[in-house]
Amino acid sequence: MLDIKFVRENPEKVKEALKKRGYNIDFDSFLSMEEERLKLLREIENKRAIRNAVSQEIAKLKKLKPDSPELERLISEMRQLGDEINVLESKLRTIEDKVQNFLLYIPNLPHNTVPVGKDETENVEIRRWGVPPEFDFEPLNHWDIGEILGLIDFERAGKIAGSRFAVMKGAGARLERALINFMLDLHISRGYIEVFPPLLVNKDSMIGTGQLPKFEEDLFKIEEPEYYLIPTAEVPVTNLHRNEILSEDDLPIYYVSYTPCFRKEAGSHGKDVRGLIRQHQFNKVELVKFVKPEDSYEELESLTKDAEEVLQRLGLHYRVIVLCTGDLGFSSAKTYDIEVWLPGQKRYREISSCSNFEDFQARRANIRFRRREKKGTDFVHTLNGSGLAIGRTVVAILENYQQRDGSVIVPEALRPYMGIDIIR
RNA sequence: GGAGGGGUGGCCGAGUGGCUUAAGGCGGCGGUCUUGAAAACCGCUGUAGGGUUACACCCUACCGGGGGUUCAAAUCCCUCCCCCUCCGCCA
Repeated sequence: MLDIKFVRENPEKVKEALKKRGYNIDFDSFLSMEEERLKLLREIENKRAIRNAVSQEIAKLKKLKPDSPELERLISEMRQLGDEINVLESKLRTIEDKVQNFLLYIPNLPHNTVPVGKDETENVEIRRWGVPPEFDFEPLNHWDIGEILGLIDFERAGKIAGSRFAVMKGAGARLERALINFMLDLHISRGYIEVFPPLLVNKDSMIGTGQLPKFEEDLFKIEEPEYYLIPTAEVPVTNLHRNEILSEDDLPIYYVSYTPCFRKEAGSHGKDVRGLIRQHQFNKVELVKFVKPEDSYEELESLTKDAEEVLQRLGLHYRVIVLCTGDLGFSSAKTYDIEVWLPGQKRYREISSCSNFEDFQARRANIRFRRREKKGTDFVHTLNGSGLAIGRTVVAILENYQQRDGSVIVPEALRPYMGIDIIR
């Protein structure tokens, strides 16, 4: 959420920044609502001040002259004032809801280092690591490899659940588990604290990180009692500190969290229908940071490096791109995507997305900290990034390490976790 | 699922309708004392919004969340959430 005061005082700046994201938002009605809100607020506060003062007088009078007509008069006057206040208060509530709702639908402002562009075609490549593997045969798709080696069963997954689900079996299931443990161990050794959170969360948590109210159709929801399945560990882990005031000494906080993730993939019918790329349920190891505002861009760089290290240790070629303003996620101020090379598809595919949300989520979730020598509180900056998506890492390993005879070599870093050198 | 108890400031803990602008303690900050420290003593000690746009000052709100009664609510009523104890069930 944007700072209401900032929007109120700089509507043109906000409008310009959002235009870069492709949002054309009318601030006129917001500004007049906001003006009305402040007017009502002042009016109510003045009346309340009068009521408070007179109530004190009533108390005194009741003690000294309980029978005076003055007492009756004041009480009836205050009764009337109270009615007036009630009317104004309900007006205020209505307009506050409108203002609040308006702000909840406004995305974050892009950082000034983010390239301006209309969509994903204008994202900018930052760097590459490694080289694509060369094959003296035509490399297969991961779903073919997975089927041939008996690692993935899409057909039976369709029977027991539906499309966009997979059953992992044998070495496939083991590969999934090995990757989770490998990534967790790596990030823990870099100072991240492991968290295993609830996979169902309440509405306030979804609002806190920005999934709600705007993106309800992407989420699996449970009624009675009302819960949402997490689309990423970002949600429960960022909300760990919702409505908290941290101490400056607590920061920075680094968490790493393995969780299953659940997404409806509502808008992507017909996209990636085969294979593991786009599933309703997938595993992910997520990195989440809470930092001081002045450190957050440095922290974004190191977060991205931490995610990249996973690919480096696995020996997988990748590139890093910075998302342009038009492709930026709703809550993010700046995002790097890490794209791994997939020989089966002969293209790079997103395997990690690392974002700095600045104080956007912290405002929504009310996560603040107290500085040593300053009064009051500041909002923390929150960041997160995949480190990495497990399913897509499985895809990358199968496609990059496949052999002519159909077997798949296990990357060296993973062998202690797999217990075998080769999957055949 | 049944019965009972409870959620108060960074922490502990008083407070059942009006000198509570939330007692007292701990912690923290500043000061006196001291060669220095400790102890003792004194003072200060929240968040947010608004008016000023200066955290000087004034006002308002906040005692788990929301709503209500009343001139007046931490205190009474309704509702929801969470925690604890016992019983039942259960991985």
